[in-house]
Amino acid sequence: MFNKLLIISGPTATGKTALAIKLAKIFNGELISADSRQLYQGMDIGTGKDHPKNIKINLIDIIKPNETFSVAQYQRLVLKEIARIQAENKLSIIVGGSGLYIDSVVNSQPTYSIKPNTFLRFFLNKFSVSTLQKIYKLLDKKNYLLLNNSDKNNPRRLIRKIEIRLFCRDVINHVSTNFNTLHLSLTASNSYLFPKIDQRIQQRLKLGLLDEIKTLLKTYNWSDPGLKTIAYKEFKVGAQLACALREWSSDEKALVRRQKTWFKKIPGIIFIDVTKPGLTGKTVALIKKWYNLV
RNA sequence: CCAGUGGUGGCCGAACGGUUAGGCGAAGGUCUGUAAAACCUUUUUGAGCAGGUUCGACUCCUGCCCACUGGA
Repeated sequence: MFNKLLIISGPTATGKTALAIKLAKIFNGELISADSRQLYQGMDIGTGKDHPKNIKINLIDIIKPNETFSVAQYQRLVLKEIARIQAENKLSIIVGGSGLYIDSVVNSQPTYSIKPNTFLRFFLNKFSVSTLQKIYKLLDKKNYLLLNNSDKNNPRRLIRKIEIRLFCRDVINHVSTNFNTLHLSLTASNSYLFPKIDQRIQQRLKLGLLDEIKTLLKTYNWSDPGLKTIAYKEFKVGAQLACALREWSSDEKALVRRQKTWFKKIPGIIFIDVTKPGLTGKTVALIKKWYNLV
């Protein structure tokens, strides 16, 4: 059975897509995006959908900016796409920087089958963190005590844990994902990436980002999930352009740091420094080796 | 030239005669249906310059420099 899965990950501005497109041509592959922002229709400049129009990338432009989305939904969609691509005897190539989304393909979590409960969340969202802590402690003292400082103070995660505890303590079906994976992760030093990000900001302004935002706002609101995206949210509060740009830049840099942190600890991942020469050749060699070995 | 106001860490910005708030930024993390999200930790003494008062000065006083505002 052809169950190979190639993953090209890495922080923003490392050139993942460009590389993935080349690889797809060489290895008869098809691209699937793992990008939690390029899912949104009409958000093109800000999220960097700058690939050639004739290249097909799956799982972009699939929802409207006012729709909510989550990993669990993503997982269902990717698995379907992968199955389809495999059936066509092609190589599935996942490209993207959303670590959690990639993770859902490789390490499925059983709790993904428990849906969010909007009614419950409506109330829980009004509670303070300490109240949420008390509720969760009451429901599941053992696991509450295992929580680290970061999770213990994170209302979103506490709410989710309460939700799971309340609505599904028994058997849950676990989607098994079992691929023969090669995970290549592009990387570069911040001193390379950061200036590149600042350049890109200027470029995106020139491409008409502000007009894109204007157009979006004709139909959608700042409170919609899509608009809470870097390159958009900074322009909110009647902000001055200079301020917004500064914020945008640092948001983008913070993102890079978090993305790096995420990928750093993934087992079996192979890092490739994009500032060193021979990027394509190196990755092609790695993939060929992978093909022969297995 | 005169008067007023003000000069605080990489930036913004309070309080205060005696262990220097806070924010931003920066660095490192957490991660099981919002993940470009949400959250955690760390950034341990800096006051325009020169003097003076004081046991002790970022805080009070004097001079100088600089900035802004108003007036000649």
